[in-house]
Amino acid sequence: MAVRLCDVASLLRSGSWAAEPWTGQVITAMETQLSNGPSCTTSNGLNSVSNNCTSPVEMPNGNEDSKTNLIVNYLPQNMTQEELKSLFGSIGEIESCKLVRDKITGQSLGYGFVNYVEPKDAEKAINTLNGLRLQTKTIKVSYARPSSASIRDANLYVSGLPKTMTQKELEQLFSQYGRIITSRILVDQVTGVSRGVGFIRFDRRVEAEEAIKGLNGQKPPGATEPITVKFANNPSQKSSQALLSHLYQSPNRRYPGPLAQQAQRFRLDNLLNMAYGVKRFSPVTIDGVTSLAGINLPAHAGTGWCIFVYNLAPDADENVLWQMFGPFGAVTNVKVIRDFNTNKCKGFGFVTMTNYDEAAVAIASLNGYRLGDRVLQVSFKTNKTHKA
DNA sequence: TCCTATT
Repeated sequence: MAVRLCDVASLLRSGSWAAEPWTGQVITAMETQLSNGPSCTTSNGLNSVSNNCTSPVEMPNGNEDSKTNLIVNYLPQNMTQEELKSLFGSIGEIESCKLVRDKITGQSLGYGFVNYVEPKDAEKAINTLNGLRLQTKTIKVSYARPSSASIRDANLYVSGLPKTMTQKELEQLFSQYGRIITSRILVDQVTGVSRGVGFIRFDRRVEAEEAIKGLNGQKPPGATEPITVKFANNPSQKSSQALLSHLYQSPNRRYPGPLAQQAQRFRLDNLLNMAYGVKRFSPVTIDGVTSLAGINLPAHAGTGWCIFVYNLAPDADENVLWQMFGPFGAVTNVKVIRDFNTNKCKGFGFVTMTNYDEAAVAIASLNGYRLGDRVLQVSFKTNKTHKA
């Protein structure tokens, strides 16, 4: 089982995500896990221990498709689809490769799919790349289950666990309800002691439902307290919560003003429906924007505050602007500037917002925002005729 | 009281 360290290492050196300065060693270990190994503990991150107790080379449900199609989990946040393809392409010919990204923000969700032409290459990729350490992550490579609605929302959050309970014991407790895909017990970062909370992902949602019915409020054997078992939060919910709390803290709460009914409804729809996370990479504060605005005289045409959005992708459309700015308040107009001949976006656009405070928060939040593989520049549109 | 696994 020749692990092609040279191939992989050269790929890693050429990739931007391999050049993180804090990672002393890109490849710190490559523990290839074969089918019969009982010791399948994989560590991911500093404060948790995860277990992949399904052997990676074991076929899920004997589906023909899954002999070539792999799911790759725990990818570094900044790894691109091209880099994923490059890494897995070192094994054999790839039929298709997809890094899964948030539909709206374009951020990597940390997993992807690699479909090989030949089943033997898929197996080789599992044997070679499963357990590979990339930056702070230990990637997991396994056969993808056939895609189906029944396998979604099958992740459980478990709390109130005895601190002495091991992952194996946790799995033993839950395995009576179905096939466990992953399990995890969160541990204290410093002491490594269990925090009494964990996760169980089942193969199918119905199994998770049965586990809730059977175990929620029950005491595990030997335990003195009952455990809580519920569906885990999902990432999109978390994003909406971040948005909600962001809005809650935004200045427009203090000065509600006469917001149009339509604008409020639009904002609510967005909050409820969008899988959208506000990540503020921008060092610009609201005050920073305000002072900048003071210098550059933001354009206010009477109908609202005009915002300049720069570095949009060629295929950007109005929709993405509505989706980005809508949650921050009343948006009355958006426009993507396109080339007359090609109809492709020329890299910038404009958004008009009714209220100054909402516009300022939107700018502070979205300037420096990474949309796909681009970093946006967002500012009040300046009125050049009045500039020095 | 929350690790991120279904295109």
